[in-house]
Amino acid sequence: MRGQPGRSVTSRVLALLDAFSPASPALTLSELARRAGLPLSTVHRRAAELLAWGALERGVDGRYRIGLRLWEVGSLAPRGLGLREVALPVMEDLYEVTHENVQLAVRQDLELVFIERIAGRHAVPVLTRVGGRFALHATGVGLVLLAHAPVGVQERVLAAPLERYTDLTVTDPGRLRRCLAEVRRVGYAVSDRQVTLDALSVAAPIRAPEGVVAALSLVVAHDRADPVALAPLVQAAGRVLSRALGGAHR
Amino acid sequence: MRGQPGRSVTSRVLALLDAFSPASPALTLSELARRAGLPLSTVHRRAAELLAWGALERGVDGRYRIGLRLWEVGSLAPRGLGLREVALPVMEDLYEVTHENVQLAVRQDLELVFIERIAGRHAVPVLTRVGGRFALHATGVGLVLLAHAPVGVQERVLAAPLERYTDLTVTDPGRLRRCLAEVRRVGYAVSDRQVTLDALSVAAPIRAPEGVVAALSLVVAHDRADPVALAPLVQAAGRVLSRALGGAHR
DNA sequence: ACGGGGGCTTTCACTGAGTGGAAGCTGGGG
DNA sequence: CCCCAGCTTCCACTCAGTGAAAGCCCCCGT
Repeated sequence: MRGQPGRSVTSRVLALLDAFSPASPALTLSELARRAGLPLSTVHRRAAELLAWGALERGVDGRYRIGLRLWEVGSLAPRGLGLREVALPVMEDLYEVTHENVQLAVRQDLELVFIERIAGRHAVPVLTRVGGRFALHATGVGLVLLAHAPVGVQERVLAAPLERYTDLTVTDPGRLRRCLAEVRRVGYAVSDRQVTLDALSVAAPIRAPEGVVAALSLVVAHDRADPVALAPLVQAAGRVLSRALGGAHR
Repeated sequence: MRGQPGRSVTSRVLALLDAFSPASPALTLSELARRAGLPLSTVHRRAAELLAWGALERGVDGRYRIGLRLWEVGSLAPRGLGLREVALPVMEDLYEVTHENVQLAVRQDLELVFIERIAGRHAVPVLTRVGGRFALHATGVGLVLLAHAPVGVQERVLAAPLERYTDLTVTDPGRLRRCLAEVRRVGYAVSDRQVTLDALSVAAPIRAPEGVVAALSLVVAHDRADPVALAPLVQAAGRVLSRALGGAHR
């Protein structure tokens, strides 16, 4: 084989999947090639094979999209649909009691991924999307996940510049470090207007035998928020789920 | 390369993903190799690469599972999460009005795939799973999807033996053909105890510019069911979604 | 402590699946 | 009618991938 030796076929195929994103879920062959950094003919051949299997689909406009078969396989991810199936009833309970936004997220590397969300039609609008990513250092769920992440992960997050979303976003590594210690101590996290100036979130950990695997939060309008009152609710829900996952209480 | 010439690397990678199923979402390396029909060393190498990217994950038990990264990419499928995002509010309305099970499905080849489900805690238990498959000829959603599928697909389904789930399952191709014509004529489908003896479902099509792309249904206990009363509800919900997808009314 | 076995990991020399430049093909806009 | 951008096909070269076999590890029974 010629160009770019050292790059495996598998990595090229995965690069094609990487080319898709929430912002651009439909790509032409050329866009796909450009984003994946591969020659057109290579992409053409690999895409044809993914198409045949159902990993990609092609619309009437000729653009490639992620295919249903890949969605099906993805739905077998324990930390994806698996977690959602367990958590949804509890999240619905939490919604019924509060009528506020309920969010479920897990950590993937140095970011969080939203697994499920119940958005009350009358609750504060939140800009999160199921399947979407976000930084760990600003949201309630993020703080919980970061506080219980391996030290190596924490250090890597603290070492990188912490993006500022509002004036209240914690961007100082030292302060964030103290924040995380506090989250571990009290067993829940509060993010007060650290993402948007109208929202406050309260989050609690969900434990499995191997440790904290997910976080659950309520996102409410900051001016009608009472974190101290909400925390026990979210924590209780987290404990119910921890028990369901075998992550013992305590 | 040696063994099994004619098999592409990509097809081997996809065979690994195919090895996972709702019934066995966690596999050892050997199981993976056996199911994919590939030598152990080949699987070991390919799986390592999928692991590094996040398409697979490995639990404390050493078993491979579908990774979150694949779930993320899968969530970009327009017919998966995309459709769900649009449909969920309408499905919730339907649930609020009826407090019965609401199901959303699309066709994938000769089967249907459930995209979303709202299962009332007090509604009839249904055995469907989000991400799960089912035959087209028995359920309400299946009949709708089949009735509006390309003729080639219909013929292939009709040509194969139609599995019988209950005494009321339509297994005669001729009768099924008349059934489908009726579904197209009246604009909705009723499956009365054709899957289980306690349930009845009423389904309506969801149209996009390219035709019927999904189906929506209510599943109720057969003895408290009035299909004629439910049909307009489901059809109305279907039409709301069709309009949202640009699939004009009529 | 010891031996056996099942499962995972690594090695190595061979080879055909994959490559990408270039040439052909579309289709739609001016 | 021609041009251009994007897609598809072709072809000779070559390195990524292959799989049998050997090595390793850990658990279980004795």
